Amino acid sequence: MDKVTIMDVANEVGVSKTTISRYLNGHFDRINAHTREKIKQAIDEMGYVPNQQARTLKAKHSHLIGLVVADMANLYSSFLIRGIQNVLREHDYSLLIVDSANSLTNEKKALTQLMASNVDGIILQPLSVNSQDYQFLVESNTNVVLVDRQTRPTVWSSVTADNFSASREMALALAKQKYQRIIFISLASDSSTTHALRYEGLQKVAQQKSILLDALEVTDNDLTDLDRLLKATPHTKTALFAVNGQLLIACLQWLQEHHYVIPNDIGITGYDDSELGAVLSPGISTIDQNPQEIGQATARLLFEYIGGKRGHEDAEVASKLTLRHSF
Amino acid sequence: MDKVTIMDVANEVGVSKTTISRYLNGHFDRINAHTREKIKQAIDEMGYVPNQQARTLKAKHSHLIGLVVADMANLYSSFLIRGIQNVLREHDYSLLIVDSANSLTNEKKALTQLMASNVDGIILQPLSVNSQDYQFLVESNTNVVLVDRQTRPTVWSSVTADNFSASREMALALAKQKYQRIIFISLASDSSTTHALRYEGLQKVAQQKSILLDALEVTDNDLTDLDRLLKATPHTKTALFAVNGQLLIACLQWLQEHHYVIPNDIGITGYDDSELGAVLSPGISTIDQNPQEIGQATARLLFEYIGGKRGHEDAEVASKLTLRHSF
DNA sequence: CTGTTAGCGCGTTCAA
DNA sequence: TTGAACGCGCTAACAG
Repeated sequence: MDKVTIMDVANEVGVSKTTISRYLNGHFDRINAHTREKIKQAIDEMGYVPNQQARTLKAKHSHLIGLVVADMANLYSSFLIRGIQNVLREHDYSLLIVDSANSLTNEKKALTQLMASNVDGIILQPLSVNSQDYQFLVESNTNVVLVDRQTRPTVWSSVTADNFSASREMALALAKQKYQRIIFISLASDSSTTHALRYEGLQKVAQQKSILLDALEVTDNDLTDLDRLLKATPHTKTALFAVNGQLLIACLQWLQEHHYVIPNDIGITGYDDSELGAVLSPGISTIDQNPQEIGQATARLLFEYIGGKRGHEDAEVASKLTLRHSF
Repeated sequence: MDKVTIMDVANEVGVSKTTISRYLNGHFDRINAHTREKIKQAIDEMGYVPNQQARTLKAKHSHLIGLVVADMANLYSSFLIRGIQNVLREHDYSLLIVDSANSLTNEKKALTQLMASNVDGIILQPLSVNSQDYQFLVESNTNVVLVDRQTRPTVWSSVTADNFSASREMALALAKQKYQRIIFISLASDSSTTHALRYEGLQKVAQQKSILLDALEVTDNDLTDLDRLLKATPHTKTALFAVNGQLLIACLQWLQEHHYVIPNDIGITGYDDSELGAVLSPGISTIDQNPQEIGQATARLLFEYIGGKRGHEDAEVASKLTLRHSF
């Protein structure tokens, strides 16, 4: 059952393959309406589908977009992908996905691989903050849009959540409840701009309202240090702020094990990827980044780049704050 | 900054492109050790990466695997992808992913698209139980392995969770706790073999132990019918069994809103994708499918197919039951 | 409106 | 051990 080629169709209809090619690429003004109809029929009957790689070889686009996510085992990635696909579908593009799994080696390999596949553009959730680590990508002249995180100094457009302002909003809500102290909990391994911005959002409010702001850097979700931190200032109304969904869960578990009652003994809030906040009792006040919309915005931006050569742009997608009863 | 081609490397080294090609494909026995070294250096210096599509055009493999997932917005998909990528990495393959988003139209389009991209194999989480719906795929002679679900009648190998036995195990645990009634909660829209097998797992135990087994089919996570069902038999020790993570969450929320206390008033268990069971209080007893391992097993099976032409096989990956305190 | 011709980058006979 | 020449399936001048 050999694949049917453009030549087969041409023979069937009795024209040259050029005509078929014109049909495929929508140059209808250069084809007789009658032959056009015959071509359409032949294609349907024979089940002909043009060979993508042969097309790419000639034309300068592959109809392929590459995506490199930092950590696939994550609902954020899922929704991001779904968002991207939503707009790729409209443009008839396919998505090549690679999981760098938080390894720089993997990431570099992934990027090279994507370039070798002649992708028309790359969406990258970068592992490094340092633009120099992507020098080879810059030189290759590939269309790149960063997502979720940025690199320094600025070289590519990016789409991120409104990390600073969303965190500030949440801090404001905390302030309104007379919290005197916020413990910002993040991963020691993570030096992304994203997490820095979230911290700064809190910081801004903390300064204005004279709230104590501590930062706890954690490895492997190990929260043992939290105990000491909490006991150091026993009579201070304290809230935890988890910088991502994974840590939020870890905190919740830790609090439960240590018999803290939320929100009586301690307040908690943070970023949530899995809509956990709604299920848990008491409802947890959380920030939802809207990854699906981020994905869509990123893909759109990339297409504008590929198409009309649009200038640099750092877009922010609004997060959704849901206030429940965890503080 | 034009891409460097095999010709450029050939000129640099001062040999013909044939020799370079031989080097690329590992035919070292046909190259002088000296020129071989020179080629290696030139490639490194020039940063040459062979053009994938040009390669594919000639050779009969694209080093591309296609994946069609039923619903991307799901942790199951994430882990599945991660598992698949783990083994693709070893084989130097790329992954083309499409989200059929529970739409048969999308799925068909996705499959066609993948075939047009000359993927060497397809991993499909099928939306339809009916093999006839994939007739075009069968005819195309593509290497296909089904994942998570099967189609009838059997045409392709598959890798799924051990739905029947895991559900049976859980039912056994329920029986041990003297539950008199189990309500199986599933989506009305879902007619997959997967869910059927889970039901049958429960059924087996229900018959042996004279437990009442009801099935509640739900639309849009709307559980209003559950109320009536529960009130019909007030003094029967009842447990809910949610067929997937989404429904488990929905049930949990519903119970909370209706002030049921777990496990005193009612027991609950089911399939969980998001490791929710551990965080919620009281810990929920759940079944975890191990999607990452399923992904790995699927990819391996596919490669065995592509390579040595292995026979039909329906593999099952063991799920993990975690008993906590929800019944 | 249509066909002829010449590659895109690479792999592969067939000769040397 | 190496190279010349052809073709994979398709697109894009350039003629007609």
